[in-house]
Amino acid sequence: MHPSVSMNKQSGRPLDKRTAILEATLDLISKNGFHATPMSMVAKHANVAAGTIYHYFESKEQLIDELFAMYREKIALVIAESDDAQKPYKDRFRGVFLGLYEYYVNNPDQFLFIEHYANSPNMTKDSKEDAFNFYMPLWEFLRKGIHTGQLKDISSRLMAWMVYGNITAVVKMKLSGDLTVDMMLLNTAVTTVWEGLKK
Amino acid sequence: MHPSVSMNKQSGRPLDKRTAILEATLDLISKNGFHATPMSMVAKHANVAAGTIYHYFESKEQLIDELFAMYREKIALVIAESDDAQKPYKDRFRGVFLGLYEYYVNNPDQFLFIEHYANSPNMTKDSKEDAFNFYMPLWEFLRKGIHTGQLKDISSRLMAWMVYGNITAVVKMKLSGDLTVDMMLLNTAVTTVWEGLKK
Amino acid sequence: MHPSVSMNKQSGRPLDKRTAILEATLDLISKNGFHATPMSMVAKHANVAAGTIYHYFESKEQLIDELFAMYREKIALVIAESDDAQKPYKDRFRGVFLGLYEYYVNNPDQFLFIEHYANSPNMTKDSKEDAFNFYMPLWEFLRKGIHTGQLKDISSRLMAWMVYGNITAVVKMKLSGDLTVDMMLLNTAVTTVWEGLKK
Amino acid sequence: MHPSVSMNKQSGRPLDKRTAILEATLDLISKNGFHATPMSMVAKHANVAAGTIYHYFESKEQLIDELFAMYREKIALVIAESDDAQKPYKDRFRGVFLGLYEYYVNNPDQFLFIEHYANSPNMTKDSKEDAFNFYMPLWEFLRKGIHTGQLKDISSRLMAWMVYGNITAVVKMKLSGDLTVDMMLLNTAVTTVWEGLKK
DNA sequence: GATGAATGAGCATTCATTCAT
DNA sequence: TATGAATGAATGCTCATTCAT
Repeated sequence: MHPSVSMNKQSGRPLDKRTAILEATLDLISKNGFHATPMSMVAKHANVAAGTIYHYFESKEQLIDELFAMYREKIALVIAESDDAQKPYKDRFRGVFLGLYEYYVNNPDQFLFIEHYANSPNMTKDSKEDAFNFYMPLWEFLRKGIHTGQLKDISSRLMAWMVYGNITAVVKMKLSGDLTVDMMLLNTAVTTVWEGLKK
Repeated sequence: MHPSVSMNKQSGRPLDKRTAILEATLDLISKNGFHATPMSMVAKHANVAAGTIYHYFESKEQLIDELFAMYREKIALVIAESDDAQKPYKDRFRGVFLGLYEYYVNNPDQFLFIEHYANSPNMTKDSKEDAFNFYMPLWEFLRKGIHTGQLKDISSRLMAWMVYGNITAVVKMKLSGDLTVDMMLLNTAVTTVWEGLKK
Repeated sequence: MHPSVSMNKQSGRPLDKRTAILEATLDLISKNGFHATPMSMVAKHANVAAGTIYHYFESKEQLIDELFAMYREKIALVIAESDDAQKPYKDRFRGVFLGLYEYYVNNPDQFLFIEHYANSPNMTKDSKEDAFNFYMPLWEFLRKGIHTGQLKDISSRLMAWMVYGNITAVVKMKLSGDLTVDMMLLNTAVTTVWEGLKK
Repeated sequence: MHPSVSMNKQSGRPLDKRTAILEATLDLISKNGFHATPMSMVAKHANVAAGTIYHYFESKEQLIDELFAMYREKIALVIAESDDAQKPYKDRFRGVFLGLYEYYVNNPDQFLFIEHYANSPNMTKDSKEDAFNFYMPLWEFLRKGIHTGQLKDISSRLMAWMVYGNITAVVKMKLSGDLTVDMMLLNTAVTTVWEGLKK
């Protein structure tokens, strides 16, 4: 439907305009939020004309939705890659928790964007389904733990919300500039959550 | 800071214009978010002229900040009232967790407003101090638990973020219309968190 | 709903902003057409800020519709005033024909605006009813002539379209700058139409 | 002026890109009007790229002007073909009137396009000459009638405007969906006009 | 010839804020 | 105090036109 994103291989800079627009949008929205990010600013940051954005995206809303969809998939990937099925479940849990944590801390733009998105009234009203899909991979992972008797037999839905709530808590703490968030504190966090959930 | 809100005692309706404006603002922002809530709409809902708002508040931003400050104090009160110092700490913990949960579920406007506020770029940039103060009462409560040896000796700051993250997880689940959130599930949630944090 | 149009009596210029906007709109649209008349230009001609227009009118479309409605009523008045019920029908017919002709020639803005409006796709699709009402007074006048046996017993609807078509034909000829349109030619035109329609 | 439209004889479909563009333009403008017909839409309907249009036409305006020129010639042809010089003038008049009527009713696209064009400010300003030429064939036909003493000795120009005004009146009535426009009503219309004009 | 991505001026409309009354 | 008309900068989006391929 649109040109593959990786055609221009000779530069490290945005591969094409579509990608440049997406990157500019992420950058600006994570810093300023939706409404403080006019399309003209996106255009300027992406080094394209304002109208160009509308070749690739129907509207501001659709641009943002697409960005969210990208990160939803990315997060699923992060979870999948953080989960080493060979290990005992406890270690897998630790891997997923820390994997998500690290991804967010290394990609604070994405984290902030997702938080903005999840709290925008648009989303809360119309695209609940998207939010649903967002938690899906984590949910599935936890369900496995419940079914195999490693985790308490409680609502997997609740568990997913809680685990995600705990991860974002640590991420927010870190991103807020708190220097005490080191490996030791992280281990404490994982252990704490695990002890609450384990059977 | 501003004239004390003189209560109109002969009617149960909005006490005065200032209060009416604050109430209308909460109502609209919790439903629509900041940017979908123009001042003209606030004026209409509060039954005052647009200009009147500017007698009581310097700007839209200041109005919103003041609303947040109100709820920060309110939340501190809720925590204080939910915490019965006579009981064993475990029960106090349960009381605070459920107290906050119930307050939010019964006042979804306030919950949604606070979530909007916490995720608005304004806040994340300028009024970190406010956010800090917001968690303060919960933080203090948890510190007591650590100092008296009831809770794990881990960063009280981390603990505050995590507990709050867990509470909002359950609230969000409930407000999203999930019918499985009943007393049993709540007990599970509290127990789960407690088991993670207890020494 | 809005201030009466004639409050400012001390100047011959636009009585208030609402009127100024309507007048500017008529002026510009009659010259340039709908789409070549941006709201910013209306604002400038009316000496108001762009936003002010939206205090008085919901949208460009509604502003134009209101203008049309005004002229529809005006035309009905012109017909009524041109029709002297004391005279024989033939003279009345002549009076209405020439009355409309003269009004249009003296108010070419209104004539051109109405022609633009009648040929805009909006109107042709949505507000057929408005068009219907527009011809109404002429239609009624002709029906009287048919019922009293002064005019041929043919479709009054057809007759209205035809008479109006003839009047606009002469108006267009005059407005196109044709200097041969004088009283003699007008008399010829009226007589010609009358001879076609009379019983 | 432009390369002769080379007919693609092996298919009944659009003869070449140039023709396809003209047809798409007619189709869209008659439905939506000039300004609601972007070039991109014309391109899509004509199954050509947007840029291609500019190989064949200098600008949107020129494309539209050319379309009008085509129909001007077409109308002249219709008049010529409807006029059987062997018959008495009265029958010829009837033939021309009904010929034009039928052509428009069978080609409403062209009728609506011409009406749009005639009321566009462009035309009213710049290409009066075109409008003039448009009425020419009808004018000439009526002049013959005047010179041979069949029609009143009045301004042939006025007569042309009036006859055309009457024809379009009936066409508009028909196209507006009025079911009473049948052969009888048409005969009435022709007779009515004829009786007004005949010597 | 043909393409369609890219441009950027232009448009209708919104909205926080001001100020004369 | 209170009003609400007025402001005008800012926004999302459109579209005729160009031009490298």
